[in-house]
Amino acid sequence: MNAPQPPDYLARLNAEQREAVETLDGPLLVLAGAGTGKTRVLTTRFAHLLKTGRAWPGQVLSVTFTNKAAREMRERVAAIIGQPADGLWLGTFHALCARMLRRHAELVGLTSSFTILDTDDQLRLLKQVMDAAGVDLKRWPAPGLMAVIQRWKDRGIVPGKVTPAEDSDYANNRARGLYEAYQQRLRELNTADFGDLMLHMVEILKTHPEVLADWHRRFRYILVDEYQDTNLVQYYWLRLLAQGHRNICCVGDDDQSIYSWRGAEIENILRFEKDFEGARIVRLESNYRSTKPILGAAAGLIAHNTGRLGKTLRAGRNDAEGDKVRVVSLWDSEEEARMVGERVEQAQRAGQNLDEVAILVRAGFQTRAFEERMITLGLPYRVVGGLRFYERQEIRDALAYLRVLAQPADDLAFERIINTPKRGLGDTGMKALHDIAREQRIPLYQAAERALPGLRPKPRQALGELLQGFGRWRELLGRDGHVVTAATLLDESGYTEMWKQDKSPEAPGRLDNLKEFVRALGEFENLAGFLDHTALVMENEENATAEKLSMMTLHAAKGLEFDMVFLPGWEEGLFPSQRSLDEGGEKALEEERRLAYVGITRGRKQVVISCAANRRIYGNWTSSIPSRFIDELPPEHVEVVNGAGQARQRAAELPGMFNHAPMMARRPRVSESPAWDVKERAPRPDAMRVGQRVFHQKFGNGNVIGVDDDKLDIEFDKAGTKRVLDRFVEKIG
DNA sequence: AGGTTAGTAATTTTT
DNA sequence: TTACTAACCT
Repeated sequence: MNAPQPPDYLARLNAEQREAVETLDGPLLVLAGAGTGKTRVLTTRFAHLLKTGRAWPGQVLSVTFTNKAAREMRERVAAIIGQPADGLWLGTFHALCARMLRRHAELVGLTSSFTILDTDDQLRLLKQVMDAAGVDLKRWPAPGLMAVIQRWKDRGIVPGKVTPAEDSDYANNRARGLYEAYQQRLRELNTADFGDLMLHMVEILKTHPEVLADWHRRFRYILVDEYQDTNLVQYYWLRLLAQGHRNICCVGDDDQSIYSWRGAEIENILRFEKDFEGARIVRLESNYRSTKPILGAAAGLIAHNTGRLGKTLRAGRNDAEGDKVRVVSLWDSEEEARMVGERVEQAQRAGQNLDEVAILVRAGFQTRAFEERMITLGLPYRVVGGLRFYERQEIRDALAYLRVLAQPADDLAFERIINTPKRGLGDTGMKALHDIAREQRIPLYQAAERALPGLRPKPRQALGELLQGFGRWRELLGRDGHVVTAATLLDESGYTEMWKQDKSPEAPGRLDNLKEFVRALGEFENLAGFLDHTALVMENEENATAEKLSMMTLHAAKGLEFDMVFLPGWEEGLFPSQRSLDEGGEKALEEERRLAYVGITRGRKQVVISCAANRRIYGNWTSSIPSRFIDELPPEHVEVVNGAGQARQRAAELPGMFNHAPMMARRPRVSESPAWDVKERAPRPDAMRVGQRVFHQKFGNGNVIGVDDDKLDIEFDKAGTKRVLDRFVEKIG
């Protein structure tokens, strides 16, 4: 029966990975430490299910958290099974739920063509609901209630299940009522927000046994990635679906759970054995990514957490010896930025590829200081996780136009574009439309049609043209297709003209984005397909060509790896974040520590942790002490370096040097930072005059059109007009 | 209606 | 420091 030789794809696995792949039946939890080949196990397991004849591709449900993970898995599965991976139930929780919900929408009061709301629309809708209920939006800001509602949805709580105690003291115990009204409005608009996709499906599976049985028949095996990040409603969904065959395999790492503030329940993974009776646990502990000192430092740090499932990373490579993790203490944040820049340059001179270098920070604003430094040094960088393509204003506007085209009753979209570009419709005009819509119970679009004769001349004219336009464009859509229609619509509505008239430096870029938007439309069969895609896959498609170093938050870095990793800002208050600690106490501290663990384990060869004694926060200088996490690093894997580059003996000595650091250093001693005080690359040019031709590292060539002390207004050839400091530009020509 | 100015708040964000 | 919002003026 058993083949004497294991198939090729199994032979490449180590013993623990193989166990995780070959344990096919019954519940299985794979505890996969950082860099232990998690994705490989998941995809190989998928392939193994098919090759052993246990399931057809369509009978395996594979769930991930991100579109990126889903895409990668799809590609790798396709490569292994040697055919395009079409017709798979492989995707994010939300995408899979949306797909399922289209089949059962009527069971929760929607139609199968429901639309999916993004965060922006959610908030606007909630604001309207609150406004209608007479809530004082200044006293009770809508984002606060949005968060409360989302947490309820994360826990699978429908309005009727909110207990009085849980009604929170938000807006005098009106949260529950507002939640109910919000859900009602969503149904009226035939839309679902992200949370609803999960919530509705769980409700359906819970209350309709025949539907559940149907899905049981379909899915024989379930694979789940990043299980430590699941929230309660996702857990309920998985548990319901797994009741059928009990073949559920969850892969995750409790030490990398860093999204509790988004509703993720680390308890889900800790409880796995209890939840799924007879579950087996396989630990992947051989790390193929990092050197021994890096693994040792990470292990020593995470050992300070309690309530772990427990797991020890071993170096899985033969060449795992390497440099110790370096801890560098500096006088201030500017010196810290210089130190990082200097070390990056050093590494680059030694042949290091910049794509393999990353600066990982606790909070997004921290990248700024490093960006400025990199510009000065002329080191190319990219900031990962900025605003994504579909989150840009002009793209969201264009999208709103198309949504109105596809579904005129989409009030939120219509409201977004009705006065963009300006059509002379202000608050009073909008209020009139809303009144009509509410009284006659019709969508805003129809309300606008009816209100037209009664409007003042200017809006009457402009709005009339818009409504007529939609009539034309709808015809065009049937005749010439969605791409041509979109281009025509954006032109005739005056939307592109609006940006052409705009003199701000961003305008040309926005026009480019709009062109890209129309081009992206062409990749879809029809408009509906495109709209669904954009709602669920809000991604930024960066054409990563040139070699650049990366900057991003620690959260964004999860799942990535780099040769060289910088972890700046390890100071009490900043990391661990004071705000987290205030909100979540000891649990939050442990999550911050996991975040630190994630950071360290991103590094393959070199990790440089740093802290500054003085830092400018919101404009004024504040002094701080090194993070407790620095003390928690095991000394044998760490080399402590002070700003001057002299190695110290032990990490424990480090805090001492800050004990008497002067408070509130208004002007830190920039000139007294010997080792890292590298020469300025772009010395202050003398006598910059209007008309001077200059070069800027980031924005390219341009002409000076204004001078204000050391600040220059420059009209760049490509990047528009910007105000920059003179030391960032060089005279040319 | 729309632009300007003053005041205030300020993590992390896979969908 | 910056970025966003709310009141205020034209």
